[in-house]
Formats: sequence, structure tokens, C-alpha cells
Amino acid sequence: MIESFCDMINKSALLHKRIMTRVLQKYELTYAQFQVLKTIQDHPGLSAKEVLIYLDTDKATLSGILHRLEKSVMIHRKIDPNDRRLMHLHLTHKSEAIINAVKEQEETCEKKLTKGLKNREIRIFQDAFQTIINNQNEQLKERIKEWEETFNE
Amino acid sequence: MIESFCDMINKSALLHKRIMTRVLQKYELTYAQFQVLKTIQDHPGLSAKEVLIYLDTDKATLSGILHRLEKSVMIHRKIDPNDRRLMHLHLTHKSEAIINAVKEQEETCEKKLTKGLKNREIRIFQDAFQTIINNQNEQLKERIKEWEETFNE
DNA sequence: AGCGTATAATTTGTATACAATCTATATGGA
DNA sequence: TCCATATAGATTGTATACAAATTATACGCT
Repeated sequence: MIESFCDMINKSALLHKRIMTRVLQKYELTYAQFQVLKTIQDHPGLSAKEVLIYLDTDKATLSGILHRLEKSVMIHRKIDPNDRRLMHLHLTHKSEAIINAVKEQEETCEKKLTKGLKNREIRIFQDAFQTIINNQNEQLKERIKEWEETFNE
Repeated sequence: MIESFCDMINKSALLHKRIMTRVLQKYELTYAQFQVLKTIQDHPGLSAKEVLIYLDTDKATLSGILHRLEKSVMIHRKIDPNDRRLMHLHLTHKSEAIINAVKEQEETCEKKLTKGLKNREIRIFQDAFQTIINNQNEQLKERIKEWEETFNE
């Protein structure tokens, strides 16, 4: 049994990643790769920069992920003819089928999470969680601001 | 705004890690290192194996973390004279002071998370979260069982 | 004592997370 | 046109997360 919110949040994220890793291992995909593929499926032709915004992750990490996904023929990359810095990302036939299958399993997994909870409790949980995330975002912003001020002294 | 539970859980864990990374950077500690130090503080003299159980993490990762913590004089390692496979872990004076300071800041951070929530909502949130974590543990167990059965075919 | 097995840690290899730097391209103003 | 600046990606270096193999030690059994 866990006591603090922070520990619960960490533990839960760890468990979700482990569960999805099990689901994904038969497709030889990692969870991070799956999230990138999902984003590309939702917005075909988007750029790496746009993936970063959707996933709130790091460009160095994404660069490696895209490299590996291309190597395993899960995505195509096409340079934009009007702006050669940009690339447009698309799924392949291979990945399209896999992603649809895994997304279904993830939804099933998500539904099982709330087993034993009443609808009312689920609603309160979700709203409270959103409030907590907003508070976290605010706190992070404060910390970054503090840090920048320290840096400028 | 995020829609699914899984996305909320991932996002929240990511944000917490980022916040704590900001807090810890002035002590030149990572969040993982801080968690290990907290565990050692709570159970002085425990072994690496025991840290693994408390933190539910991996021995390969922990091995590296302990190595770096020893190098930066944050911990002492002492071989057990009765079982030379075992080592006993202790904080140093240096880390003891740091951990106490950071723990306070983490508690402050934790309190700010629930800003805007009523006590009733917090209670329901916490109970629901515990239920969700239990469901996740169950699901992971099932997946591992399935995987082992596939493996034995 | 000798041997097989179990266990604690370390090591190795791959895939992230993230900060910092570099490269190539695009854009706006002199 | 030329140059400073901005932006998209890639690269580098450090620290995880985790699976698999290795090392060293302990324990049980004959």
C-alpha cells in the first residue's frame, strides 16, 4: 500500500508502461514508439516538431525513435519540397495494422482500470486528476521561472 | 486537456519528475538517486536487494545508481562479514542533510497538488487511485502469466 | 570435502529522457 | 545580394529502465 500522491502517480505510470510493454513485445515495438505511431496516425503527414508538441517530449529522444521506426519500416519520412528542414511523417501498411490492433488492446486495458469503481467515483477521480495536473503544470512553471531568475543573477 | 486515464497518469508522472528534477538540480542529484537515498534513510544498513523490493525497480539500474552515489560520497557501502555477497548501505553526513531538505520541499510540492480540491474529493481520489493501482497490478500479473504460457508452448 | 543450486551484485546491450551543441535551411532587413 | 537570426533535425554525453548473461559467495546434500 502506498501513502503519498506522488508515489501513487509514479507507481501507476510504471505499471501502465509495464503492461503496455507486454502487449507490444509481440510486435517488437516499445511504448514510446507506439505513442509516436499513434500520433502520426492521428495527424498523417505531420512534422517531427509537431509530434514533439503533441507528446510533450524531447527532440533528441524523438530523433532516435524516428530513426529506429524508419529502419523497421514502421514509418516513411518525406522531406518537404518547400522547406527542406521539414519532414512529413506517415505510417506504413505494416504499422497501420499493428497500431489499430494495439489501440484496441489499450482501450480494453483502460476499461479494466476502473473495475470496482462507481461512475460517480470515476467522474470525481478524473476531475480531481485534471486539477492535480493543472497544479503540477503551474508548479513546474514557477520552478522554471525561479531557476531562470537564479541563472540571471 | 487530456482524455484518457492512461494519458493522465503518464503526464502526471512526467510532470512530477520534472518538478523534482528542478528541486534536485542544485544538489546535483537525480530523482532516481533521491528515491534510493530516501529508502536508505528510512532503513539504514539495508542491502541493495532490499532497496529493490521497496522501490520496485531493477537491479541493473540500481547497481549503477549506487555506484554513482558512492562516487559522489552520498552513501557508504559495507560488505557483510557473515555473507560477503551482501552489502549494507548507509547515508553520509553530506547526504543526510540534503535529503532532509529535499524531503521537506517534496512535501510542500505534494500539498500544492491538491489546491482547489475539497477534502471529500481528495479522499475519493486517493481511494480510487489505490483501486486503479490494484487493478493494474492484477492486469500485469495476467499479462505475465499469458506470456509465460505462450513461452512454454 | 565436493558438487549442484540458489542468491546478491555487476556487467552488457538496447531504448529511452533530457541538456547542450551542431548542421542545414529559411527568412527578414540593410 | 549579404548577413544576422530563427528554426527543424541530428548528434553527443549522462543517467535511467530493463532483459540477459556473468561473477562471486553461500547453502544443502551426499
